[in-house]
Parts: sequence; C-alpha cells; structure tokens
Amino acid sequence: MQERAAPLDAETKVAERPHDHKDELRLWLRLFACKEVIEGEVRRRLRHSFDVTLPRFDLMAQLYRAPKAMTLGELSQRMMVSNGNVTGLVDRLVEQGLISRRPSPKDRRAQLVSLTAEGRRFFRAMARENGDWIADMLADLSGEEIETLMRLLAKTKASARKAIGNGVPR
Amino acid sequence: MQERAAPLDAETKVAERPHDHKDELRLWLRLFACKEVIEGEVRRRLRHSFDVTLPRFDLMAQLYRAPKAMTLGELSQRMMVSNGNVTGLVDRLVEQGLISRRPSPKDRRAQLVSLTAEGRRFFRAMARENGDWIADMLADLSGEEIETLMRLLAKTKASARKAIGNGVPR
DNA sequence: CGACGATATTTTAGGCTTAAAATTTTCAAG
DNA sequence: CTTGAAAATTTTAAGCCTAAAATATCGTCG
Repeated sequence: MQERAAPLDAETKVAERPHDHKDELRLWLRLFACKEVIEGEVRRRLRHSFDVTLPRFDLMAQLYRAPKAMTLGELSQRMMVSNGNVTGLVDRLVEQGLISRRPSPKDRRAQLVSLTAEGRRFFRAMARENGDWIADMLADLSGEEIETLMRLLAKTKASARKAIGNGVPR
Repeated sequence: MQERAAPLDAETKVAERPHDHKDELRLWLRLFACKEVIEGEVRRRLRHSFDVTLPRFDLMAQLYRAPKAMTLGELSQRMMVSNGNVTGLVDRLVEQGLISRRPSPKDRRAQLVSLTAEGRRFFRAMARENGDWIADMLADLSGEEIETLMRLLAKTKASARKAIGNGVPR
C-alpha cells in the first residue's frame, strides 16, 4: 500500500491516521446511495401523479417561495444550475401554462418570470403530496435521529465547502 | 407567522405538530444539498484532472472491482441505470480505448466488456486521487461522527426502501 | 456622442438519462 | 422442426445539463 506524502502544514488530519481513506469513501458512497433511493422515488411519483419532472418542480418551488417575480438569472443562481438550463426549463413551463414570462420594465435585457394562477394551484397540490412522500420514506427515523442527521450533514457540507474553498455560498 | 417558544423545542417538536412534515422535508433537502456539494466537486475535478465524466468513472469502477468480464446487462443492474444508458457509455469508453467489448462465447445476444490494460492503469490513478479528494472534503468529521452517519444513513435508506416497497435490493 | 467592459440571456455542441419500441437470439414445448 | 415467450441489447424520442460562444443591452468614462 502506497504511503501518501501529506503536506506538512495545517491540514494533516489524513496523515495522522495511517488509515487509508476507506471510511470516508464508504460514507460518501452511502450518502450517494441514500439520496439515489429517495430522489428516484420522488421523480417517479412526480411523473406518475403529476406528469412533472423534478427540475420543473424545483423551478416552480423557487417561484412559489419568492415574494416577487424573478429574472432568469436570479432563478439560475438559486437553483444552482446554468443559465442555459433555466432558459429551456422556462420555455417548457411557459408552454405548459404554469408560469408566465414578460420583459422587465427596468432592463430590456432581462425577463421576469412568475407562476400563473394555475401554476400556483398546481404547485400547491404537488408540494403537499411531496411532503407526504418524504415523510413516509423517513418514517422510521426518530425525531432525535433526524436532528442528529441534520447536525452532522450540516457539518459534512461545511467541511466539504471548506475543502473546496467555497466557504461562503456567495 | 407563529413564534415558537424557545424552551420547548428540544424533544417534543413532532408531537406538538402531529402532521407537519417540515422536519423530514428539511432533512431531505439538506441531504440533497450535501450530496450536491460533494458530487459537484468530484465531477469538476474528474473533468479537469482526467477529462473523464462521473458516469464513465463509475462504469470503470464496476469493471475494476469485478473479478471477470461483465455483460452490459450486469453492468446496468450494478450501476442501477437503464440498459440504453450503458450502451452509450460503453460505446464512448471503447472509443477512448479504456475498455474492450467482445461477443460472449456462450450467448450470441450478449457482449462482454472489461477494462483494457490502459483502462486499468488509468482507473487506478483516478481512484487514488478520488479517495484523496473525498477524504479532504470530509476531513472535519471525526471517526465517531462518520460512524454515526453511516449508521443513520443506512437506517434512512432502509426506511425509504421499506416505504417504496423495495425492501430487498433483489 | 462613442467606445468599452459588464451583465442578461440565448444558442450551440456534446454528453447523460429514461421509457418504450424494435431487433436479435435463446430456449422450451409441442 | 416450429412456434412463441423471454432475455440481451440497441434504437428512438424526449428531456436535463453544462461550458463556451454569440447576441443584445446597459452604464460609464472620456
């Protein structure tokens, strides 16, 4: 087994334990698997119950939560996806009549999007079901376990962000 | 909005609000966000350091771990993706010279795929780096915290599978 | 005014992903 | 042998996603 030459300065945690990275790797794989199971089922049910994809649901959720109409740029930042991606999603949702898009009165470069009345009703129905699905899937976890997971996952995310150099979301 | 009294909130949250799925939903969102941060960075680094995508890395990992050549069907089952998906990935990896594909001697419907010598070397290099990246990103978690997360995530996955009716992987 | 860098969005090219239909081969029953 | 269901794979149609280039507009500095 190959010894790793760790940098001598601040972050020598990995080198301190002669352990290889097995535990961390296994944790990552388990986190990933866990997310796959839940997300897969959410996608399936959104599709079968509402004929909607998860990305469209996410976009509508952003608009639903927002107090005012949003530009495509704001949307893409909040959803953490590329601009071009949002362009396509908005196209399709407008075509479905669930959101509306109009030029910004302030800036002729920008477009403002918001839920239509139908989009609002539709999203509310989906969100209610979605909450039930998640609650069912996590039903075997006690309140205490949920709290522990919340805390440790927050720490995990913070640790990852720090290593990435992305300490603050922006 | 309702203010929540500070002294009460430790133990009895869920009991106080019997049919509110807020905690489960928040846990799900946090799990998702956590995975996004780590996965995003892994994808970025695989692309920049090795010009490889995560799906191709996953496919090679399956072949690397397997004792023998595998059919496309076995691959798609282990990777938990569709058959058509594997067809395309294999096409591209063969074209890159990282895996080879030959007809099964037993069954003319099936193809056997395995890593080439170069694919094997290349995967080993990537896997080593990948382990380091993950270990760095999870460096702030203690051994005990990792163990707790492993246990609770296993329970989470089991709970979700049970709710889905997917109790045993097969 | 006119040029120029910045910003908002769209387009482009390529890859990943799925469900469902189509193709080829296997295998078993008649 | 022949027929037909089942299995392995590919194809198809549609959508999601990104990085990078292109387009259009804004705002400012001379």
